[in-house]
Amino acid sequence: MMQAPNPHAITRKSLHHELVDRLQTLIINAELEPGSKVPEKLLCDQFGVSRTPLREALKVLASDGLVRLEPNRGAWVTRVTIEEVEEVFPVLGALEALSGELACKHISDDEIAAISDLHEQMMQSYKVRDLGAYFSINQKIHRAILLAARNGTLATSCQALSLRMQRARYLANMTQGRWQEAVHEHERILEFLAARDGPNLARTLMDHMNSKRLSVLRWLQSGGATTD
Amino acid sequence: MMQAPNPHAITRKSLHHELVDRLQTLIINAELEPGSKVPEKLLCDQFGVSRTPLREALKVLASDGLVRLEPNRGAWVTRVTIEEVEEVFPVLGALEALSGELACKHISDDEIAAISDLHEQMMQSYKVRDLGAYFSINQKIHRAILLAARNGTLATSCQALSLRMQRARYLANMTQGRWQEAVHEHERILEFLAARDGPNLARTLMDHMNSKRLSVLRWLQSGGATTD
DNA sequence: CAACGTAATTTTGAATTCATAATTAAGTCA
DNA sequence: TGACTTAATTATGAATTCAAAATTACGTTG
Repeated sequence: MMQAPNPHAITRKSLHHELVDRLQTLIINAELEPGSKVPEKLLCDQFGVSRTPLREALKVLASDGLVRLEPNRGAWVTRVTIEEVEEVFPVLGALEALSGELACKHISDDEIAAISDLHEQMMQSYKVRDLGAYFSINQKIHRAILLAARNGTLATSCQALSLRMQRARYLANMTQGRWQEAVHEHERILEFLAARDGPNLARTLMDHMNSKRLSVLRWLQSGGATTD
Repeated sequence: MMQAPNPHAITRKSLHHELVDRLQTLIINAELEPGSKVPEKLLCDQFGVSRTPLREALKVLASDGLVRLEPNRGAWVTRVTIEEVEEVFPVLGALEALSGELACKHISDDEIAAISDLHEQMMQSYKVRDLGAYFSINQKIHRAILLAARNGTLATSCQALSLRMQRARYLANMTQGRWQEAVHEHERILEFLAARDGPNLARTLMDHMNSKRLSVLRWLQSGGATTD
């Protein structure tokens, strides 16, 4: 037994940890559909593992809010609901604000230069309307600021909540107007970061998060969540 | 097999969920000593469960930072370190500040009355120097404000981080001076909450958390963590 | 045919088993 | 004796097994 012929089979390091990562990816990419049942057996086959480590991973994902465990009925992929968006974005706003404050205190010139560079790349992506690239660089910038804050707990908390908001491909819905607005907000973010102006960076990041909340809400309310 | 004669044996609901709760309690009460190895076998016997659900619970606790999993070497109870305190309290401060802001927006008169009542009880505990009762009511007040914020995500995040800071019995170290200061801070908290003054409540809660950080740090630096 | 009840099947939760890694104990030799 | 090997023991990670719950399939009756 064992030794699955499946090319996706996992071999290295702690199985359950690896599975948490993989399942997270499947969920945020909506390869596991929101609202659907987690196909335990299928995933075991695909990953070439037994149920034990997979179920361990599901318990962790449940505590992160990515799946919901129903007693004797298995695990279900959670949906991004309006209520959840209304809850998570304010929290993310407060955390990103703190992240901005701390980053201004600790960031090095090199890090500012690196973020500045990312910013330029992002602007290029905006000019050629490459939403995928834009979004990817955008995440890198936020991640870099979080890193500059020198607070691992803050980073972990932020990322966990961000993940929950990434489950949907709502970015496809971003209007030209909203995109332009987001770009403008990012200009200010870079400006305040370069000036190491903590309070203003904090406020801008919080506002930025609030804009995002509204954007996601619009998408949700216009039926964007109809994936099943 | 099964049917453990142990009176503490668990029978109801999802085993792993129950175990997460029980282990959390053991850890924050330091019945599982910080820095020590989690005695898997012993716990299985005590709870009358097999290793599978216990290990599932350990995975969840690890993702919450209460234990650390070392590959092929088992689970270890994490310690409260200076670095962790410096990281967690600022995050908690930001979250409690938000909690205060939101509570002022949503809290009902009845809830304010209930918190006011708790406050009076707490003052009584202070007068008679009953630190245990004081601490317990203190937690209830913070919990009540968190509840009034009407944001489950915020509440969950706060509680998870608070748990990590509760692992040690640092309250025993609270000086008379610090205690008086804390009481004074709580007077202001109640005042601003009753006035539904969000910004001031937010700032006061953040300051309160910062005071707590300093207090815990003093305890840690004076060797308070020497439990093994 | 539809609603109900019952048997077969599948899925789930948790205990058990098993291979392997880590630790401890025992033995060897300078 | 004490450092180093190697064997025995124990603990860990993960697969497997098993009982109970849930779901599905089937048949019965009105």
